[in-house]
Amino acid sequence: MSVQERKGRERAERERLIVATARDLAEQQGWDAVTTRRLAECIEYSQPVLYSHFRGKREIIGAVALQGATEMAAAVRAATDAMGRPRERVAALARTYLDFAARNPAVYDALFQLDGGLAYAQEGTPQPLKDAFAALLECLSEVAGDDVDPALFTEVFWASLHGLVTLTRTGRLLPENTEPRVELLLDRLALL
Amino acid sequence: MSVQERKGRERAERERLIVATARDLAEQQGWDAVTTRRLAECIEYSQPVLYSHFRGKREIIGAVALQGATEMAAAVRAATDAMGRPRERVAALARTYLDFAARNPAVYDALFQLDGGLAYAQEGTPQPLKDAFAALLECLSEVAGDDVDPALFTEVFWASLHGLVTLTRTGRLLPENTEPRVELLLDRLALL
DNA sequence: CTCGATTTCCTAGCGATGCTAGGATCGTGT
DNA sequence: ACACGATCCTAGCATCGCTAGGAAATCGAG
Repeated sequence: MSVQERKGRERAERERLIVATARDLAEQQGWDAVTTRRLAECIEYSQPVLYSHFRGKREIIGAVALQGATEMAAAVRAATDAMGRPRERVAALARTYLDFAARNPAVYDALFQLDGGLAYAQEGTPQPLKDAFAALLECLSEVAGDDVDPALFTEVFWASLHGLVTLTRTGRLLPENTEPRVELLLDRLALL
Repeated sequence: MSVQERKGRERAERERLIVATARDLAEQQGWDAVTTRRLAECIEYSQPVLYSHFRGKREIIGAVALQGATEMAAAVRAATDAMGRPRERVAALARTYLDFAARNPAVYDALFQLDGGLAYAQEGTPQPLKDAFAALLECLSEVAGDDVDPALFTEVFWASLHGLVTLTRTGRLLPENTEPRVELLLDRLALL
């Protein structure tokens, strides 16, 4: 038994290595640079080994996305829990979200832009994704307003942040005015 | 002279054909299906001909984007001009925007998602792009509020719509609740 | 009308990509 | 010591964006 357990551990360890390496590579040189060959060379195995862990590149992206979702949920909760008044809480949420996207662009892409083969907003949605949305919901439901469904409000607020992130990162919006844009969102959407 | 003029016309005509074909192909099978080989075969020329018109695939995407920007600007103006009250105007803008994105997903991607090699929000930004933003600005500046910069407000409103479009199309948001989400944007962001 | 010069275009090929088939190699249990 | 199974790598396929180099068609001058 012990031998098989060790093999299992080593396999799991190698899988973590693949995901971590893919993430690093994507973060440093972009997802286009994450080719199966380069990735295989970085982990010092041949390409086919990747396919014994994942169906393909998509699933690797998906694995990075799940990792990112967990981290983002934690970051949002940590930032919002420490705040007192609602306005500060929501402001912290927005800034944490934008900051996460700015600091981890590749992870953000894996989560919300690329196809990682994950199910969203459905029955079979992985827990980390549900939890990330829940983290937003927890903070935002208190400012949704009485006649607005908290989940709906969270979706719209999230979409607004997501729009700012993607348009800014692709050069469609200038990064200089990010702060006033966030203020506007807080003032108007969140009625604060 | 006449001979050269005819040649020039034929070249321009072929260039239009390339852009139109790329757009059709992308709209029907997605941008991934728009390969230089397929595109060349559709227009009944060899691949190198494409490179005598465009530097590469990026520029072809850019050409489709410019076409789309012109159409979107026209659609937004047509929809908003016909409306009387501000609330109806902004509602028409939002719905026209989402409708355009839904009906022309590939063009929308070329405009706001893919890299078409175009300059945005800068000095050298092509006129169609500036004009598309101007179309939004014209309608939205009247509801920005007194103490809010109209351009800033337009950016935020646009980003919100863009977020809804992209998250919905990639399955991150369910399409069912699009209408109430828009209503929420109108009520809160646009104070209507 | 002919013939060199120029433009126009296509065939063929390069280095990559994601992914897979097949066999070699290693470790295991008897 | 040996045979069996799991493990892994070499080599290859089809496809991608893009380009070099020569064939073919067209043009202008004598």
